[in-house]
Amino acid sequence: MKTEEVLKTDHLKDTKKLVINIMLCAGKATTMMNDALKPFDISMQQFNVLRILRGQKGKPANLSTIQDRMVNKMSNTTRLVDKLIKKNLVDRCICEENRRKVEIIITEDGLKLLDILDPIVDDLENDFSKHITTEELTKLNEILEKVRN
Amino acid sequence: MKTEEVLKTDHLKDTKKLVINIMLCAGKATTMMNDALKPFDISMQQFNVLRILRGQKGKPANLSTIQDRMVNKMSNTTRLVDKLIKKNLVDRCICEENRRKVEIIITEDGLKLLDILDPIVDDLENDFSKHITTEELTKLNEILEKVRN
DNA sequence: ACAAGTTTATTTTTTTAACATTTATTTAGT
DNA sequence: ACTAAATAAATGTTAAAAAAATAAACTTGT
Repeated sequence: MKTEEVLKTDHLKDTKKLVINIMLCAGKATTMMNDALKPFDISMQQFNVLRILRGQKGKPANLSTIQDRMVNKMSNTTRLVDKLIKKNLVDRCICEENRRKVEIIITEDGLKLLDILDPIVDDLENDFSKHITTEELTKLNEILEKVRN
Repeated sequence: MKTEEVLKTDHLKDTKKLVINIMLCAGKATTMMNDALKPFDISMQQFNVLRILRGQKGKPANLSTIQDRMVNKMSNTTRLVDKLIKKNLVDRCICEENRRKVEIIITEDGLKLLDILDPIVDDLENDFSKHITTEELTKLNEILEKVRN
């Protein structure tokens, strides 16, 4: 469906259309993700944190590192991590060198959950791109990176 | 900055990269929008509703129409509209033909506010595309429309 | 006419986000 | 060594969003 049809308007300037298109696509991806993750009782952001922690390969991460790397930076990573701790997916302890810091590490349960989720999310991501060719996909990423700058 | 750098990872599959790129771009646009609208004490979604109502050109819209056309469908349009009413930007009355329906219409104040916001939002939208060429912009919209399908 | 089902909107509840404040620890300056 | 500033995270409060439940008005088949 054309962007104009979605918004039931006659003509849209390209720059305006881009913002709307991005929003609509992001909305679609978010919905797909949340739907896929819901049966596992985990939010997109919680999933994001788990993946960041796995990326640490055993090394613990502190809160500000997690915040830095999150796709959607949010203002209360403490509580997000709290929820993951409650589900026993991550562990937290204070860092001995700098006791202001807190060390967060993914648990075995967390890793196991990610193993289950990985193929599901992969499928979903492939699905998201299913209407475009590989050339278009490459081009899209290239241009989007410029937009982000 | 490359997507890999943002996420501090070594390699990302293109389909995964696309989802992340879209999210990051949408996050950027959202931040820009909210920042621009904040001085006017209005949220992006409220602004979206106002524009939908202006697009009605005098005809009233009911809640489900608004919901259909919103860029980010959300589950409590009633309350969103309530807030706009409180600010005297829209009016609401029950529809005489079908009393389940509610008719929502933008007020003079609402239209005036949009007149002020239009150039601000236009500038912001141009800004959003400033790192890409017009050809890239066209291409981007074209491919994104396919992604949305 | 009226019960059964549908649509439309509201209300309520739960979850999540935003913002400001507070506590604890470390660093740097004197 | 002592104080001020800076940093890291936690907490508290308020507001917003999402989800689920409820209510009211209409439609249809009998």
